[in-house]
Amino acid sequence: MPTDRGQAGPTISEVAAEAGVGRATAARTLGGYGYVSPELRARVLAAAEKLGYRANALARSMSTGVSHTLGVIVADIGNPFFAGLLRGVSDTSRARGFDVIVLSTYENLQAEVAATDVLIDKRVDGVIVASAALGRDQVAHLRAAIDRGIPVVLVDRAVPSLDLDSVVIDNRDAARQAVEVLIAAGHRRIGFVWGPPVPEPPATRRELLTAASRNLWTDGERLRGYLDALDDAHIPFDPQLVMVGPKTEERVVTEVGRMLALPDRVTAVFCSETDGMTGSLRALRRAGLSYPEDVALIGFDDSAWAAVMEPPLTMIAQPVHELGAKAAEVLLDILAGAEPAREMHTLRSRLIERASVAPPRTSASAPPASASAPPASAAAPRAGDAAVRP
Amino acid sequence: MPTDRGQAGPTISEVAAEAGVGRATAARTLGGYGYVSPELRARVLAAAEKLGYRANALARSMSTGVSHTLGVIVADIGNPFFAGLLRGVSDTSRARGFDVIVLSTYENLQAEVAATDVLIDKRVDGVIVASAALGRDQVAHLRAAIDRGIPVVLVDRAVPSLDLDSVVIDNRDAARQAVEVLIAAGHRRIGFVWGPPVPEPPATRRELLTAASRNLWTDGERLRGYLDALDDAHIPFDPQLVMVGPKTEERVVTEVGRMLALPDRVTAVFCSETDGMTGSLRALRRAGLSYPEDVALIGFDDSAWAAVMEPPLTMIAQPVHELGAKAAEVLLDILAGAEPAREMHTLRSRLIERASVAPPRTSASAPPASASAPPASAAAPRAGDAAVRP
DNA sequence: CTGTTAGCGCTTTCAA
DNA sequence: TTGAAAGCGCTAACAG
Repeated sequence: MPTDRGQAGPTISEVAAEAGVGRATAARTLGGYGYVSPELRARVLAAAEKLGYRANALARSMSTGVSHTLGVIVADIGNPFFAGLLRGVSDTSRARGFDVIVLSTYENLQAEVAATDVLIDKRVDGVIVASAALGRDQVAHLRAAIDRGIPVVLVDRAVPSLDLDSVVIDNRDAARQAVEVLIAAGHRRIGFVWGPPVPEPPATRRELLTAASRNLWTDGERLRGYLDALDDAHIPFDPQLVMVGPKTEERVVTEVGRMLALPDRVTAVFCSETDGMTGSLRALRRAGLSYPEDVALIGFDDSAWAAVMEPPLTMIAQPVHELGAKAAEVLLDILAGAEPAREMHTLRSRLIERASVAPPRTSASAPPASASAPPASAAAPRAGDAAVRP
Repeated sequence: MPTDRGQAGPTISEVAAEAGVGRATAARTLGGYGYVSPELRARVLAAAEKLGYRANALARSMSTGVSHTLGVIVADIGNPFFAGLLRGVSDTSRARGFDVIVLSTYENLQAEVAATDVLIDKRVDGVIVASAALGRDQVAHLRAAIDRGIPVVLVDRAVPSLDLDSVVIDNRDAARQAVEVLIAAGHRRIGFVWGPPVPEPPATRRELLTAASRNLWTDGERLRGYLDALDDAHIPFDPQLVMVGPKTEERVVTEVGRMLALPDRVTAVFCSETDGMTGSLRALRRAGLSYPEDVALIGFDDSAWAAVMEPPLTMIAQPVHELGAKAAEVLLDILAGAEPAREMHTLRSRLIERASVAPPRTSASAPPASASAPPASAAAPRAGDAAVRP
């Protein structure tokens, strides 16, 4: 019978034996710490090479108490936005010698709590969170990590009550800007494909805001931006024009369809989340309408597809890679001993104006050409080109 | 000075002390093994609860030798195909009590070798691989894992020389089918946006095949499918019509542009990889051409966007979730003691016919209406609908 | 500079 | 049934 330990790989003792040195000496050369004479060092290295030694990271973490591993919890890896974020995290972590464990919760609260536990159990050194369950009363799982001394950094999210570092864009401003473009083009009936899953559609502005306050900060900010733009233009708020979650594409189709069937139908739609745009497009088609003539369109989260649509879509682009990279940076700095700033790090987003916005058909309420003429049509002579404003 | 261990969380000894029992008793109840009397069990549980005990997974793995963790290496998490795969893996792993560590190599060989090492070091129980560097001479890193007794399962990949289980679709057949649809519509100049990064564009069919054989199996299969369809229809192979990697969108634009500028230009393009379609679309626009009238289009890997394009795109859809799920299943079964089948598990893909294929403009070579009339136009009265063939 | 020794937190015989 | 003790592979004092 062969060695009982199977082929689990040689240990440091075996390497030491092979090299004819003490365990500690082998450990020192292989672990890269302490002093070892060149000759012994060489012998150890040779032995390790020969045996195919690989350090057991588990054992190492056990004694040192650190794992050189970051945990990342995202709402949905299948969403390109989070995938991009992740790449940012991954790139800068790797550059600084850290591995990353990714957990996707697929928007499921239970999975989310479980994810935090997994990360705690595996003793990651720090956690980056971009998950879904971060409303007012759903932060216990993060507390658990924090209380154990595991630093947490939020990305694309903020939880004011938690006093953590978070890396975000100015969602409120980005949303306001998008809606302003719509308004400047002459729209007054502007649909809003929003996110949060609230039990029943809020009937008033106040109810909406309340719903927002118990849900994701990000969604709340975007709602406020939408409202800001409306207010500035003295356009009355109409609850019929905002869709609440759950945000499945099918539901978007239904809801936008509803807004399109209203007596005083929407002439523009602003999509607050990634999948909102494909859903809206489907709804348009189903209603036999086209953009930008019948309905103007702006959405969050640019993609390669948005640019090749005909006409190409005006979108808000977040600096996804930078968001992830910055989050990792902040976390790594804390792990390196820096005092947490516990603040919001705000990165710039860009509104990429392409060709999905035009004045409404019934251009009764066209704006005076003075102030803010629709730059999309002015600046984009060729389809596919785009005007960008930060 | 407080406890030096900081807030790393209570250990089993502390729980035992709190409960007034021996360490082993606490370990038995908390670890869920061995016999413990109900009363002591209750005391331990209470103490654990009170102290907020969480087992240290590292320590546990150290003693047991298993981590209940799967490692997954993918070429690029940002690619929706891999993201979908991952979700399949994740779902079935979780259901069977395993965590998963995801490593994305972003198509970088060095990162890939490093990824394998990370997983070995962290002592994962098994590995699922869907990475890029799996050509003929690039399997040493996988060998390393296998030699250590870590089971490996491939997904969307196969390496004949390695004799491993792998979960795939019939790429050759899928590609052939797509090209056949193009041919049936009357096309004979069919461009192929292919993948592998080969130093210089192969000038002959033989060179192409050779290039394929040193690269990813998946790409080789798709090339063969393309060639099969051409051969069956007695269409001569033209090396000018295939684009080799690196597969960046920008490059696709250039290459498809080149094929479009040929004296005898392509009238159809088949894209073998996810990003090929957006690149091709850009090239078309740049050339002032539209689909399906000027150029017919079929691509690999369906998405929400493909369905909302106008006209909607005919695409090959892989069962992404199932691929991932099956891979996890096979691996988990092996870990549970099953004998590895070491075979290819082939899942069905579907060609979703929408509206991006029409007969070529110069319909000189239109096929006899008998055999295979273009089903897309026949079966899809409304844009957005689709005919599916398995 | 090198080797001995004592843990890290858990599981797992083995007696009691 | 329960507790004491050894050990997983590594790091880190501490002598030598």
